[in-house]
Amino acid sequence: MSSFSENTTNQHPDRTHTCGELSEFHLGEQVVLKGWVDTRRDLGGVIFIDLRDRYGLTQIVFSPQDNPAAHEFADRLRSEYVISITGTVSLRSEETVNPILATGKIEVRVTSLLILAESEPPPFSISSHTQKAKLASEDLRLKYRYLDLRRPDLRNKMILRHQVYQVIHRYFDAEGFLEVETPTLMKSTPEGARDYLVPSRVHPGSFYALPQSPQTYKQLLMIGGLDKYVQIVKCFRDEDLRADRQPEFTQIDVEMAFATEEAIYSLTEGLMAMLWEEVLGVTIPTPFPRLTYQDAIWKYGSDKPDLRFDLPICNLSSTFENSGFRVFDQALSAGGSVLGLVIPGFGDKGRGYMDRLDKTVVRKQIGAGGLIHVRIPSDGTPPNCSVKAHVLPDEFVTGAIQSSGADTGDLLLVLCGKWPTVQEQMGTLRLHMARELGSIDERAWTFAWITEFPLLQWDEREKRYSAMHHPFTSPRTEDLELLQHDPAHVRARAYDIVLNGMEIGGGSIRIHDKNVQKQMFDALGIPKKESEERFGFLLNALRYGAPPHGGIAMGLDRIVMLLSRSTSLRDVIAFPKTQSAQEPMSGTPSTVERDRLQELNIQSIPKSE
RNA sequence: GGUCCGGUAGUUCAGUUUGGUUAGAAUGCUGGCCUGUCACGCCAGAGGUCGCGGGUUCGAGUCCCGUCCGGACCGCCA
Repeated sequence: MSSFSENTTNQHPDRTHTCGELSEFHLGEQVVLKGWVDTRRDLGGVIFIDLRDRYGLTQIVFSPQDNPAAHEFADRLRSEYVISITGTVSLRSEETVNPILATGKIEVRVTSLLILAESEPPPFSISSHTQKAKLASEDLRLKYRYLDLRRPDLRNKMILRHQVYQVIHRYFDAEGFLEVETPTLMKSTPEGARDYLVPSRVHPGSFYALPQSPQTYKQLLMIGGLDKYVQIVKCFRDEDLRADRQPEFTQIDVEMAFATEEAIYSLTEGLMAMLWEEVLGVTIPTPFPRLTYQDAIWKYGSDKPDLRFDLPICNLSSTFENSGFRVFDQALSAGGSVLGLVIPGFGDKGRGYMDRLDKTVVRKQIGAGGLIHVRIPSDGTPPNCSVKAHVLPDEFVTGAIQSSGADTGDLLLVLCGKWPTVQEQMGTLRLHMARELGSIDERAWTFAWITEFPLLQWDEREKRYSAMHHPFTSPRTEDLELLQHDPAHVRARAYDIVLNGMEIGGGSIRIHDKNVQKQMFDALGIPKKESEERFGFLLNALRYGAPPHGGIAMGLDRIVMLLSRSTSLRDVIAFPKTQSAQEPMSGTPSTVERDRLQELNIQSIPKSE
């Protein structure tokens, strides 16, 4: 075999090892490694290369003593060249051991080098040694995603994601679940998020929709007697993006016949425990604590409360009744609330701090009307309320301090407004203050179930009720009679699973009685004809012995994001989309030929203005 | 649809507050030297549509208007 050459033939020796596995146990062995040039240290007489593949880094050495021709040829090597080398594993002298590298005790002395592919200088540094602070912009890295994927950081997240898939398959198989695929081209349902539509060539003017979730299909699988269903499935929602929202995302979709809430809870808890155990080696306590929707909103101002810290919201509505302060009186007489939040140790904050908090945080970021605060100095001097005593008498301020439990040296923040807006605003403020206090334990894993969601919510724009979860969610039996005359107070058999303040899944026990399903459509204001047209197949199915059933859908991307401590979904998806739903590498979406539109019987109308 | 932040060598950034000579640094790149480095080191060199368009001005990276791209958030997301 020639000791050095260009890649002129189809032949190159088989890889014997990866760049992550060689150690002192392989001393003296002749090995073949393949990989990318990570870094090159050319000392003139001797050349060191860190060779990189999926498994790690190995230092390889080109020295004239081992093979003069290979050493001379190695002069050509540059970053990201793909090479194949043959060499001998040798021990490094004690003072040249690299303790940072898994393979740092050894190096491979190269006797033969083959360049499999050259590389232009990459547009950004992708070396394993690149510091986080010097990372190229995400924009650029997305454009060259295949280069970004070579970085250990991103690659390890893909590996972690793979591990998550494997645990899911094993767990549900052991629990007796069947993996069933549901259609990707399905019927559009106007309820809920905007659909991605696919025009039908065969049926001019008709469209398929990509699934927002396989909801109806998995219910039909239960009616079909498959008993336990699971699928790792892509879902699509044409809504604006966030750090934790992509237009296409992956759900762990689960449905069980004869399920109760308790069955779903323990099944889900078992999966989470296994994931955390096998992926992170962390034991998480089960069962998870439960919180009703009402309690979550009132105490934490969110239906996905971050429970890694306490900092509860207190209701000061009764304390401030008839206070004479117009802002409070107006809010209360309109059926709203006055809420307080105690920030321990912030009672000595200055005027400037309070002004900034009010202006930039409360008004600008949170969008609340304005912040009222009471500072209780730590030196024992009287409390200092931002509303003067002739407008809000002292007795009410004292009362608020007492009922909120604020102490000397604390700061009491007060917001007022209508339900649930003010609760949610206070919830955002709670999160902000927790970050300022530094009271969020970044290493904690705090799971919780949120239960007893309302079945319906009033849609101000449409002037009708809409389903909070989806139209197939079962009301609680004891609330069923309210559906006619007090729909807002009907509680659903719906639940969300929350981790560290992020919703990672949600589900419900479904309606399996066709009369209840019809009542539900009535409550949603969907005319009989329309419900027949849209969901007739489901209503039909409910006529033929539908078992009680229920399930859950978990956001796989979000779970992987949390497991890998990423701050964006984009970091755990191989080819994600940007905030404007584009994919910068391939330039998706793009226009198509006029012919192809014609074939589909559709026309593109230019956007006006 | 809205609010806010950003866009300057290949890359990461400074320079914009207060307009003024030839737009800097680090890193990468190219060439040279170097036999134990490990983000090697030393010397030299090349490298710029200051996102784009318009305006104000004697003069714009800097001020104004518009626009595009990226990001965070609000609306939206059953």
